[in-house]
Amino acid sequence: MDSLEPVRRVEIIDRLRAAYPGSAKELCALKFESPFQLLIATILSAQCTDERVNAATPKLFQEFPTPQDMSLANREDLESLIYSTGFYKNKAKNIIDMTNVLVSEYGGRVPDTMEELSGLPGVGRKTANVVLSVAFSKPGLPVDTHVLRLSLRLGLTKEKDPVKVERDLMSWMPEAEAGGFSLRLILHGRQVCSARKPKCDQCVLEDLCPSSTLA
DNA sequence: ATCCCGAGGG
DNA sequence: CCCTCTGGAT
Repeated sequence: MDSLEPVRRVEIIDRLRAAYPGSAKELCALKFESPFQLLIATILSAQCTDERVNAATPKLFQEFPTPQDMSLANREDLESLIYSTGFYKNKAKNIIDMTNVLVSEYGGRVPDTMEELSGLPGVGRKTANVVLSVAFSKPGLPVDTHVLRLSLRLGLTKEKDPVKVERDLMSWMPEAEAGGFSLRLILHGRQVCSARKPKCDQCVLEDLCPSSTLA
């Protein structure tokens, strides 16, 4: 391990914050007005763009404002409301099962710990970390496909398992930075460091990146 | 064809 | 570790 590596990490964090300023809540592209709405929106975001989730959720939350309402939803009605987000059968079943647990185990409230959140039906570690960091401003580093790809390209990890990547990054990440760092990597991954053709000539991290395609 | 802020089951 | 679930944009 290079003795300058900690300096490089801090520089990466700082440059991303300068390029994509704002809090985790402000950087989150999903529209929500409560932890419950963010939880549902994040479940719907699996293999689906945020814009399509945002197109579906207003009507969904209007029909079913509370966990109680959603737990009692007719399955077909729910499926038709979330159809365009894909995986609609799984998602509808998970949402009904999950909201039933919210009502029966948590008094209709969304819990705010990793253990409780990731124990909910259809809520994995990535979704739990989104809710923790964005809705509750707690330490949490969601590792999605972008965070995984950029972390590998930047040489911040050698792991390919999202859980191991999260552990790698959190071993040195300031806890207050984790959520924002994840959102910024996602934005940077979409706009600059894309999967197919990364725009290294437009990248603010170019001189810090071992995968740069530039001279 | 490939990708999008995944999770559960085998 | 692998597979499956899925529509929509590019």
